[in-house]
Amino acid sequence: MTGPSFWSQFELRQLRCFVAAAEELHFGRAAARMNMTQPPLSRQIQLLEHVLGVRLLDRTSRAVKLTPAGRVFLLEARRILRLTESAALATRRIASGEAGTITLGFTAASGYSFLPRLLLQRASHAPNIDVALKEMVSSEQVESLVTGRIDVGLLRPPIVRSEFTTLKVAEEHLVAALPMGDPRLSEATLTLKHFHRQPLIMYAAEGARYFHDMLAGLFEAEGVAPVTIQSLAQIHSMLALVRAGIGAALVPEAAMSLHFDDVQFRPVETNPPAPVELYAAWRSDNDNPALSAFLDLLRTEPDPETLDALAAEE
Amino acid sequence: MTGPSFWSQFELRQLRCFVAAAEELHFGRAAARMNMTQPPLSRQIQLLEHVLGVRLLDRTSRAVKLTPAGRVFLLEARRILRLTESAALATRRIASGEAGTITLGFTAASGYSFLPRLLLQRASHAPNIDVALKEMVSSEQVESLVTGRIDVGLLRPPIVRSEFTTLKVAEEHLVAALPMGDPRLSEATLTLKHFHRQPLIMYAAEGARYFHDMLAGLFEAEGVAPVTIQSLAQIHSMLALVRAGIGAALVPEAAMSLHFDDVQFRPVETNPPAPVELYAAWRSDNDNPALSAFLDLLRTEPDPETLDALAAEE
DNA sequence: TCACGCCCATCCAAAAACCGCATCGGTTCA
DNA sequence: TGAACCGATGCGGTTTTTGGATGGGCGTGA
Repeated sequence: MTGPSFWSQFELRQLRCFVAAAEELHFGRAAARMNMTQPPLSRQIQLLEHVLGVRLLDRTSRAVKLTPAGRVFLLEARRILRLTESAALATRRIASGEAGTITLGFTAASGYSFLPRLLLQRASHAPNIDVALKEMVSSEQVESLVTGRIDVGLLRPPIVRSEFTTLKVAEEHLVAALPMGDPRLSEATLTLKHFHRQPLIMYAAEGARYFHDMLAGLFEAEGVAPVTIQSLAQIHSMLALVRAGIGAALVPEAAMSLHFDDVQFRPVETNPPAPVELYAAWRSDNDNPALSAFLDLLRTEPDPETLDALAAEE
Repeated sequence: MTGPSFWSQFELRQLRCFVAAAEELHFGRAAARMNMTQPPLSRQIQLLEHVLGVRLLDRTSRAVKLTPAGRVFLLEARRILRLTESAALATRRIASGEAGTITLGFTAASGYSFLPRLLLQRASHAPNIDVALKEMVSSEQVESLVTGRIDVGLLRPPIVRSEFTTLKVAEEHLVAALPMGDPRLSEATLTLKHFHRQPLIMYAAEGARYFHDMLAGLFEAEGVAPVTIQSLAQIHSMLALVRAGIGAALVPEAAMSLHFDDVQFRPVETNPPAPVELYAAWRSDNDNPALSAFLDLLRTEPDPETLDALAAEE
């Protein structure tokens, strides 16, 4: 005895019945198309009409016709049903990882060479994965990974958090950036000794800790003592100072793509070789379904075509 | 023993439950908002997830969170629900006659004066009624009314079909259209006698039967015999011939708004007075819900503002 | 004119789905 | 460690839906 329980809203099943009936203009055939018999289809349409308070189909025992209101509701119903299908599809694609968004943190330096290559690979191998980019230094990335503000970080070691999984994605050598006219430009290859008591643009301990510690360690090990003129965190700022003739700098190869006028580069040999490393890191429990597709991208060796495309942009 | 009966499609009820849960992030509160208890809400969401094959909410006993797929499905679900409401609203508006489309047939002559006034009235009194216009002569309108190609016709009598309802909507007097230099222009008012043995541009019997028969009757009654130079169905073509000095024409007042250069008008008195009549006609069984609102428009005396607006356009 | 066929509406019993209650299992917090 | 909280699950009762049978209106053809 709860009363007639009037819903103020219709159900999709009723829309499907109505669309079938409106298209067939015949309840029997419409019911067959819906895999049911005619009486329940009649009821569903009556229910729909009752909820709307509007007669949608004019039916005599001889013919079924759409009312004017039924004509516009047919258009709306079709649109709603189409939307439900595309919604289900889109959601399944997100869940399967075919499509989605990865929020990616990256250091300025990785943006010079590794990131463009990665994005080109994505365009050809996983076009439905959107990548939202956020530039930040390595320490910020670690924090953002913990809070979930980014899914993956491209950062410098060491990465100590146990809840992260990491992958080395690039390795490059140090090169010396020298101002035009620097006598060391006559050498094809330099060693650390060439920097003893020479002016050097150094990395700031905060904001570029990895490079700072690495260089400090290398100089210490070889007993070389450069003259630090200035400490900076941003590689492009360092190169600007080099161009001004203030001193030399040691930068990763990728920085060569910055094309500063009047700045020349020379390889630097260290003993043992000390490549600069770039890691990808992500929370092991990250549930973003697009993650695995994105990680596949990271693990893939660059295509020849991708490299060609990059070279063409130079 | 029909098996577990898997639908391949979800229902709106499930969407509403999901949206509530996704917004509250709490099944108990979401259930309260849906006016039910928590267990059935849980089931609806499980059902939805099962149909989609996608987990939408990550729920521990302590917290409920949207998965990435759930985030996009929430947007889609909200859009679908919004669409269902607007669809219901629009359909109800159509059915109530507040909104809708009336297909209107009209004769060329009625387009000169009555139709603009009608459309202005519509703009201020029934802005949600669209009027689709189709120009056609009276006989075509009768046929189109029968086949349903138009809802209402604006046409000339006589209208004999018994399945039509009619309404006289305008009445105007005949005026004489005379070329510049015509001696009759010296008179302020003309009578039919002024056309005896004078060149006259006449209406064609087919395409303008009403005017043709009416004028023929008037001349006959008064024993006046004009010289018919040419018969036409279109009033603007007749005026073009008048301007060319070929002869005079008798046209409804409304034609004065055509502004032909070198064509002057004079009132014409007949005995008894013979006003030109314009009728609206529609099928008595027309089920277009917008019809009654449109007929109200026809029955309404023109507003002062409407007439002002028309005058301003002159 | 009348009998037949077509077709949607209605009735009814059976089946399915849904709901609410009670309860379970896992987590958090004091 | 115990209490509180929260979502999942089992279960019986109720509502809703379904399909077959039937009714009744309306063309159609003999």
